[in-house]
Amino acid sequence: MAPIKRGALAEEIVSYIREQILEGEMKPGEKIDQDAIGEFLDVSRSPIREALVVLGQEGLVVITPRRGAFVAEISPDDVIDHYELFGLVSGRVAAMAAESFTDEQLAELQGIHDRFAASSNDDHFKLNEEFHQLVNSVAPRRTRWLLRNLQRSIPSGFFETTPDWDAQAVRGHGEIVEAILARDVDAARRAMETHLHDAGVAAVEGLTAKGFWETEDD
Amino acid sequence: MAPIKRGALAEEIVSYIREQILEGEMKPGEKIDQDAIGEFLDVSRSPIREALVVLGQEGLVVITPRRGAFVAEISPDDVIDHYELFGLVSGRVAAMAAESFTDEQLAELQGIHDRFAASSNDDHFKLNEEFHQLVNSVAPRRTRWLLRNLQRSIPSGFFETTPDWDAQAVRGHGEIVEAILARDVDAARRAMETHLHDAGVAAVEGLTAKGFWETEDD
DNA sequence: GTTTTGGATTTTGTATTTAATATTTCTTAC
DNA sequence: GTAAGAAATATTAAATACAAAATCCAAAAC
Repeated sequence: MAPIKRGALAEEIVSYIREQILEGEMKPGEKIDQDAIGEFLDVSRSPIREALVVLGQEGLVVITPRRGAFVAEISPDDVIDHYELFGLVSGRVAAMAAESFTDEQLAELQGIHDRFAASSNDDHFKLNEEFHQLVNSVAPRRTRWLLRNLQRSIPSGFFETTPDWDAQAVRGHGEIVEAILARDVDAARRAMETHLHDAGVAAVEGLTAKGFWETEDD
Repeated sequence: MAPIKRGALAEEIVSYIREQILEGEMKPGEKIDQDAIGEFLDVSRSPIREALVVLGQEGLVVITPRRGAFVAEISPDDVIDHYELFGLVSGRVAAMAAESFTDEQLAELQGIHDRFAASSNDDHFKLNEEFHQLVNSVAPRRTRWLLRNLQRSIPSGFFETTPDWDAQAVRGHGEIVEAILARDVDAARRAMETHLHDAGVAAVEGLTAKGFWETEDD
């Protein structure tokens, strides 16, 4: 691993292990060998331990005292459930946005969405982030914190793996924008909930395509 | 600190620091001195560090690389917001319970509530936990996990500090029980949301009574 | 008198070491 | 041949050691 700025090593390792898990390199139930990671990344076990604690809190890793850390057993139902929760909170925030967005924010939302709808694949991810970022900006602090946490412990970037997720996302965002512009609080919530429900289904598909659920049998 | 079973030291320290924060011993914004805690508890910095990472993920502590760990700046609005989120998720689960509880579960819920309503102060906490535990048992895995997390990073046990929280809680639970027994999905959700909203207000009162918001000025 | 700068001190982040527990393997008894 | 138990091995959790960065404090410049 390239020499990382001192003081953020643990975070770097978190990203590494998280990616390994979400990309299916480490299978659910598999034991996470601290020494192996340390040798591979050329770091000591101290930051690795801290990284595993973070991932444990995120729910991607299960730590059993004196036994070690294991990749969490995640089922399709867990992913669906997770997105459902994500949608529940996001829906609440979308409702807030429909109520409290200023005219400037409405215009900006429309602008982002227009670019999103017209964008090439490469910008999709960025514009998608901008879209949700703007909506979530009206949420109170703790809610924003929870949304960040819910987003982190999840596979993202399905624009590549799920074929027509692009079109579906554009449609979903469109309905959300429409509802917020109309200041229809309930419709905004429902549209956001639906959008994230769909995203959950897409996530399961994406993970399936990557062979995420296939168990290690050796 | 009494000698703790090896392998759970970090968790023990998490509890200790969390209590220190929620009891107002450590003030928001205050720096958390790792060496001081280590000396006081007679442990090395390794498990303390892991504890701080956990608390950082919970949002009770803010870790700044190379600067150290600080008690998070929590405002009354944050606590209200937190309980609102807690209520949002719990409400969803209450709705599930209203839909899917078996007759046995309904009877058990009624039983717990009856004992709760009649109980002395000492049992209130335990019966309150049993109540929510039973309702939450119908939630899918990830939702239960989130509820546990939301509950942990929050001050609990306001039965002592907020004078008539007892009565209010009994009333709140009563409405929830009624709605679930009637299998009224929407009423169950609303009742649970209201209950946790009230709990949030009580929490702020309790924290105020403890002088939680008073800043350290030395 | 205030601000800036440079070194001393403290404290963090990571590495290394030590001690304890879990796991595996091998032996022995049935 | 299988099962139980004991020794060997491996791996974790915690303690200690060390290096780098941040903070503190004092002296000097403005």
